[in-house]
Amino acid sequence: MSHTPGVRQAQKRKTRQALLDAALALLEEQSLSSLGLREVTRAVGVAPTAFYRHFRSTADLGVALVEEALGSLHPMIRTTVSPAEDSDERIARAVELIAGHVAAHPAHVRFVARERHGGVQPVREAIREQLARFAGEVKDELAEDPVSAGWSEADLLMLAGLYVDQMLATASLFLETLQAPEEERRRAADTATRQMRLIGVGRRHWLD
Amino acid sequence: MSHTPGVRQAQKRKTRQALLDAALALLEEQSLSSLGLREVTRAVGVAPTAFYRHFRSTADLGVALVEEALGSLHPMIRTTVSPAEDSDERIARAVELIAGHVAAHPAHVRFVARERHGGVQPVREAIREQLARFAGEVKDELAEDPVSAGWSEADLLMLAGLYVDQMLATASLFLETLQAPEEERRRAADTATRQMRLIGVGRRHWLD
DNA sequence: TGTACATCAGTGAACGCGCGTTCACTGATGTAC
DNA sequence: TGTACATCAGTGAACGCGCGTTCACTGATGTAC
Repeated sequence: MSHTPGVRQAQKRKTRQALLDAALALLEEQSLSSLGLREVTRAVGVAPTAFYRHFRSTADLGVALVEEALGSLHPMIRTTVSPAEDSDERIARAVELIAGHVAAHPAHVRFVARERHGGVQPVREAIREQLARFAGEVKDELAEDPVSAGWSEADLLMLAGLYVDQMLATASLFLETLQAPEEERRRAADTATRQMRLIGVGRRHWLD
Repeated sequence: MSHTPGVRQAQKRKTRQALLDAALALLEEQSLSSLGLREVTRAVGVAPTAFYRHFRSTADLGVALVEEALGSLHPMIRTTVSPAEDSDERIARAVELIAGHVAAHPAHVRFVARERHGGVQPVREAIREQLARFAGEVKDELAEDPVSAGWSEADLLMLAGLYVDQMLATASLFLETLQAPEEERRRAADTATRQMRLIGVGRRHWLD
């Protein structure tokens, strides 16, 4: 066993992940710009200096968290926006998918919502880039839809941006109602569904 | 002059405002949760202990900033959303009004966008309340419009929420492009205008 | 108007504390032969 | 397979620093008579 390569590397990855996890947990109740390196290492149980083996700074860690929170979401986008026979059904599917994601990864969603306009420039920039990628992907998916015949590139991107913002707003709304009674959560989902539908109605009549 | 009452009170108000102004300036580059009381008093030129004569904590100061940033905005909302003969003209007016406000009070807009999902609970709550008030006011204004005939209260509020979110998103977009070349700012305004129009189209065909 | 007392915004020293960062180190893991 | 050396993730002491909060204070402003 002593000559198996990668043991050291695996341990390093494990510590790095522990730092990311601890930071994400601490960020439930504060912003990245007030997160201390020592807080994070204390939560993990390593010396403060160990932090520097993995990240230059908490801002650097924040950029890694953006990748973790949004990087793996791109495949999901495609299926969410992809055309379906019934438009209302597609919307219901999308809203459920968002609700499920928020319930499964509340800390990641909170982090993105919080730091999107937060006080740490490189993190804001990383989120901006990921959201721009999402918008591009949504645009490509919208373009496939027959409803988009005759639409300009600019208008497709305009609508894609509206959808991405609306999805984020919906995720943020669901986050706030995570602990709320069933009744309130149902109402939130209902409102989000209708808002998506209204945008969809606008879309279908855009070229009238 | 020595017996004119209110001199002390006026001076106190002046110091309080100086603290608010200094804090707002410091918050351009960080979040409220990392803003230090000593930073603020240093910027103003008073002793750290003077802070406590005006605010319990930086969170308390943050709540005061919310009032300052959003409290005076309610009259503006009414005129922005109020019905007009030509819908496109009303939207153009609203977008210009937002652009003007962002240019005139960039720090306030940044503060609200940043702390809406920020790490300080009482401030988030204060912003949430103000935005809910806006949504209510927008709803009342929408209800006046003949286009809203046959709409349920819930749908009016759903649409009002969509408008408020969209206005905030637009303000935030304009903030990012404040320093950008004219060309980019024009494109941002154009996108925002079309997004508002698309929502307006959805609104007019909602009951089809 | 003048005097004696009360109020209170702002002061300045002091405190204990946790911060980010440096440095030389240790010892398990990895590599060359 | 065994040995000698290199690498490097994590350590622990030390540093100077700024933090939030306390406290008794000062002196201009305000009030009562």
